[in-house]
Amino acid sequence: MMRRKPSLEAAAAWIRLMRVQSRVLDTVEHELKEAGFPPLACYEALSELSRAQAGELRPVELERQMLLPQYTTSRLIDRLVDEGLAARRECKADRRGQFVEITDAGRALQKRMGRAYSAAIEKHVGSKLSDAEAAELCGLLDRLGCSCNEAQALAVRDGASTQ
Amino acid sequence: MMRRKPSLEAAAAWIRLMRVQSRVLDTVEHELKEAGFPPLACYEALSELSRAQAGELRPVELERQMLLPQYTTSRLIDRLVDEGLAARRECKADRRGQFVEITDAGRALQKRMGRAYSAAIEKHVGSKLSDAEAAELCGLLDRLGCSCNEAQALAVRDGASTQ
DNA sequence: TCACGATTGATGCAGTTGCATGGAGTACGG
DNA sequence: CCGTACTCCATGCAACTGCATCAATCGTGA
Repeated sequence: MMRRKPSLEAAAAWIRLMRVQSRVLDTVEHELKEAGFPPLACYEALSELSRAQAGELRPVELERQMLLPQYTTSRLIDRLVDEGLAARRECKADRRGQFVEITDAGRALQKRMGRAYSAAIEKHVGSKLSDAEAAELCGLLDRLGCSCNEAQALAVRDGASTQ
Repeated sequence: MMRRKPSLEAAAAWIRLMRVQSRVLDTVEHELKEAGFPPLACYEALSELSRAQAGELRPVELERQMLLPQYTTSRLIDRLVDEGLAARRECKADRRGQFVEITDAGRALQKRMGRAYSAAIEKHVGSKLSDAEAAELCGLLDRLGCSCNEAQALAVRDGASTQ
């Protein structure tokens, strides 16, 4: 008979994972919002685009990079376009598809957000853990997820990489 | 001048925290949903209620226990009531307020969900970490949150405590 | 070349969330 | 007793999410 009852340690880890993540995420999102920035998803998308060749990606690729459902990606792109941060371009090779290209305004915003985002992460994560502890946390979290290896170095690096 | 750039370790920890949490949560929620259960928030609320004196709480208390905004709690209660899992009762001592009382159906569901929930946690967390690792993860996460100490032992225990 | 299955992307709909506000009741100083 | 400030809870509205489905196009095997 299968073991149904998680150890107390596992239950405690679960609850903390849920609570701490949402608390930290809410805090960071709220801070960026206060500063007049759009949601994080927007930033992540802009980062993917600016990292890409020629600053453009197929929606499908964006979708895979960000691990988002198709409709979420589609609507995220809508918003980027509405706000002039990206533009849809036709894809001649495959008429079903399209390209999404980051605009100058998009690049500018991505950079500015990157700085604010980095600062927020440092404030709410970096400053609370030593590098060794952070690395250890990574290791433990990786054991839970079939995790994030697949996904690139991520967003934050861009904002941070400006020395 | 303040340090804006998080260490690579901190950035990596951040991204994993976000990704792993949402992945694990989605998985568990989806599993419970497949099994025909309502969302987790429902379960947590039922657990709070069944733990409380006489199986009833003021919405405000529920709100504080669950760390939810007031309007979320209000609507969560609506749903519980709609589904016959709880009932609103008047509060004679304070006419502004009310009591929310869990019903028999609510208690029954709470128990059944508890078992499924525990199994899911064991499957997606417990089985992937040793007790020592889980404890270590708790410790690290606690350093990030002004964390979950305040909130009771939590939900899961109930489902699990039935041997 | 055609038919069929798969891929790409959009969208209608219902349910949920955040935000701001409102209405009812309480507490308390004067 | 009254006025003011506060607490408790609900709700309108706009934005967002998940789900299912659709239209268009592609690619492949016969």
